[in-house]
Amino acid sequence: MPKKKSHKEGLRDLSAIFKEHRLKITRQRLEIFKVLASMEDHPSAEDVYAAVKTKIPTISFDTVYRSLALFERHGVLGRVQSLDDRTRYDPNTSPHYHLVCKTCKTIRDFSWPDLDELTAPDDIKEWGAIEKKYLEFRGICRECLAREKGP
Amino acid sequence: MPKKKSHKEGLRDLSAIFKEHRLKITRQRLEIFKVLASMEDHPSAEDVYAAVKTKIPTISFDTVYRSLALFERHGVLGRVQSLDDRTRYDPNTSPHYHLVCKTCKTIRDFSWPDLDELTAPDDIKEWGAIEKKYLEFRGICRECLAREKGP
DNA sequence: GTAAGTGCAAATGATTTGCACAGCG
DNA sequence: CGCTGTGCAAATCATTTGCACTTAC
Repeated sequence: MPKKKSHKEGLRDLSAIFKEHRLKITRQRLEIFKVLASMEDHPSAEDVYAAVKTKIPTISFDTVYRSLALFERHGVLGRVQSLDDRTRYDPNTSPHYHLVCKTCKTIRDFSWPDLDELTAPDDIKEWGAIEKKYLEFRGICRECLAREKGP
Repeated sequence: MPKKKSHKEGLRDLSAIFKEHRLKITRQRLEIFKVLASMEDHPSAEDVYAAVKTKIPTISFDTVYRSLALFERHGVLGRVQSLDDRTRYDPNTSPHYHLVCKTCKTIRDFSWPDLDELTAPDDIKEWGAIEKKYLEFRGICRECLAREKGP
């Protein structure tokens, strides 16, 4: 059985993570985080809402938004800007890059050690203090390419 | 030989560019494009609107939006997603990367030949067809750093 | 002349916020 | 118990759209 990504481990110690960041533990927050971590792709707030609603039917959309914003503020989640203008959330907090399909809007992670090691140009240093590097490739994924060729 | 279009050059032959793409030449479009090309930073639709309004006081916001979208569709302009959720436009169509200040939200261009030449990991090829590479560094620019230290 | 561009105002759609009640610590 | 989190509905804010008039070609 192929093992899931490492952020699944975080799932086990979910309340530990919450405590560490001094976040109140609520059923909604736990479910939202669980759903996020279990989704392979990078879900939008709407996707998360839909998934959590099956567990907590009374949950509201804005609790989802508030929780996601909270998680992001505490560095428990990342945020990805997608092509369709909905924000996507990323439970994978280790450094990685993205492959974005402009047809189906899916976002896949990939790693690129050569880029990790590449030293940035000198003139960047005088710009200011760099904190994070974002890279994405945009194109069309295999599935969408196939779909375009044969109807 | 295919001519390289720096945006300054484009500015000179503005109506030529429009004709080439079979876009009707209107006063609004000309002004919008001129304003874009003259702005050092990457302006938002609002910035463009404000600047063009000094030249054509009767121009409407949606003409600006429509023109920017048109230009983008024809590859005359690029689009940058900014940290404050307003779209920024980029008259520089040659390949380059961005430095984004998370405090003042400015976006500066830079080039990185080593990255241009770096070959992407093999497993990306099986994902699909890559069309474009986006990279940005986020951090705090020199000016904002100084402002934070001593007010 | 005619199809496309413009200005206006009203619509959209993702995200946010004020408020009263509910639940965590 | 106090204070934060939640749910609801209404508010925001950038961007888009329908329509009647104007303009480029």
